Amino acid sequence: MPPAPLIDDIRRLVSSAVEAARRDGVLRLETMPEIQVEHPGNPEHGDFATNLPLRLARATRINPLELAQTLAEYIRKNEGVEREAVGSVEVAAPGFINFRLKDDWLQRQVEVVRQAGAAFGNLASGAGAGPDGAGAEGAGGGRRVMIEFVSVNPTGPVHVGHTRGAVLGSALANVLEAAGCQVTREYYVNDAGSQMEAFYRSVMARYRQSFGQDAPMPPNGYMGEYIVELAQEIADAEGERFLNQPPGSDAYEQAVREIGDLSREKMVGLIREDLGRIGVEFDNWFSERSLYVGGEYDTALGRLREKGYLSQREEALWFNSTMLGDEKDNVVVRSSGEPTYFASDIAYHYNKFVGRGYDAVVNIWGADHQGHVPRMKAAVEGLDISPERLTILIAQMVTLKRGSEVVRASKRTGDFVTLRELADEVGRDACRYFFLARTPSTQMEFDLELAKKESSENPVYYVQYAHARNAGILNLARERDIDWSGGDVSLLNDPSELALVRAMLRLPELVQQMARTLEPHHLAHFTMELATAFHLFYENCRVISANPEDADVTLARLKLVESAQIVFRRSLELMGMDAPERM
RNA sequence: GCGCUUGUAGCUCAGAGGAUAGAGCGCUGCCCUGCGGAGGCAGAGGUCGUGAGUUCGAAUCUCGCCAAGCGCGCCA
Repeated sequence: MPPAPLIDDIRRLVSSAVEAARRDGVLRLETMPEIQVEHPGNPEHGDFATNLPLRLARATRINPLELAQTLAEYIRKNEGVEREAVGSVEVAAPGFINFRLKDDWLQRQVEVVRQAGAAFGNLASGAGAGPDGAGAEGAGGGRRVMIEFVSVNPTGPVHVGHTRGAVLGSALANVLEAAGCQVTREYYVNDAGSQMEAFYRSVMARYRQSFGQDAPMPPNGYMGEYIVELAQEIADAEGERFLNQPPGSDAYEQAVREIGDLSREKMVGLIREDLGRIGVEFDNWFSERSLYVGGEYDTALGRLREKGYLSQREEALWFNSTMLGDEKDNVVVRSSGEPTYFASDIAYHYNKFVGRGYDAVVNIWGADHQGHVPRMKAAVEGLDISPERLTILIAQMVTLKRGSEVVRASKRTGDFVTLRELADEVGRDACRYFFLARTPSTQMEFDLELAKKESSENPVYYVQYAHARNAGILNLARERDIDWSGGDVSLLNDPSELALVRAMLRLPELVQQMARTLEPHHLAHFTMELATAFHLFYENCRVISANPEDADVTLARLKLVESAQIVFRRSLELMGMDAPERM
């Protein structure tokens, strides 16, 4: 069983001290306060600290310093398992309680990490894992969470802006799995609607043009060069069989359908392939059209109608989202009788929660969809599903630059930088790291020149180099037939050795935090800190020593290096990055 | 105009109401007789957009103002 986050033990220590103080009548409290435990920035303040006495001072009218003394005394008396990691418990003005970990306990964690192996960082399922507010408690097997992301219309390739959401979603899925959730990664294929219609007709026009016909592009046509290539491929494979139907005839419309199906399949295939280049994969590709075939569209809208959320106005059918707090109502069925994209989305979310029974759903949308969050939440609520169970993350815009020139991303003109180009230029790992190192809620600037120029000085290489160094040491030890399995970890007394262990032990806590807040970007910063701790250890502590007197220390340090490698691999894996043995 | 997001070092960005605000890049100066120098150490560089408020305590919470991006279709 991999170790649980240490910070939970510290919280338990504090809360049982509060309980004991209440039992003894020292502390008079109606309710148990929220206990905040943090990592002090200043190492002099120990490994963990709580400000609880300060927070309680007002309610209890006890001087916070005195309260801290009292609680610290209870904590010192605690003899439970959660106390075993903690050495000193000290009080600091104006009312903090500081905890310091025992050296020998830290040393023993090297063995704990080695035993946990690839499972290090995983959390027990059902232990409050997963997004906040997602309602259902995981019954034994962990909560079932769907994360739906990318979901680019298959009218063109994935570009840089989408890539940000792709990286975010795949890393988040990894994190949620580590936290004990059952995760489904899903891509929603918008294979219905007017955008697809324009796409189909664009391919048809290019197809006819490839045979020299003077076929006009449709009014909202897709002008990108990739459409020409796609049409050419179809022309090569299918020949002239779509060529001779007069426009407007039934046969022509049938040809558009068929050529549309072919080109959509090709496009989805390309999207899948491009995403695969940066390690983004899906468990399920969900078809929008299937919602209409399977009857879920009718069921979902029927449910809204029963509850009085739908009304017919100006020839169209409206969802009265203002009844549920939205700013304006939204059309679900046009006066033409065609359902809107929003109608599909309602049915889709009915399918996610009711049809497939997910406990929690995370959607990752681009900034251009942020205006749709309130109506989606309202729709879910209207379906009698707690809106808490739906989290919509907005990945903000990526503005592209080449040098100082801004590149506008527009599918219509075909003027955009694709995921493929990006991956070819900067590589999978740098691409992932670059996007992961930033919170998705801020707009970011992506300078392609800079990304290329920086690639050898990129933080990603700092982290991967640390791992490669690490692997180099272990490989050398194996070459020399050194067996370190009997190493004595109590010899690891150098401050840089203990600092490395401390850094390693942050991972479980980080996984827990990231799963709750759905913020995987902390991983990037964590790996930097881990790498810094490792490089410092490397600088200060010779691992494989030629001096026979150091033989025992060598074995102990090899154990430390081995456990550090486990943590490097695990965190790089969560980020979807490679952990290279050499560079 | 209204809504969402954002303003932190020269640049790109981290910072679960706490103690002296951090990292990478860039800049200055040091450190290899040995496991990979894609490394380590030290330094310069900040009125955390701005003005109020809440609090024992604010980069963090609330409000105003300024600035930027996005959104506000019977498009998706």
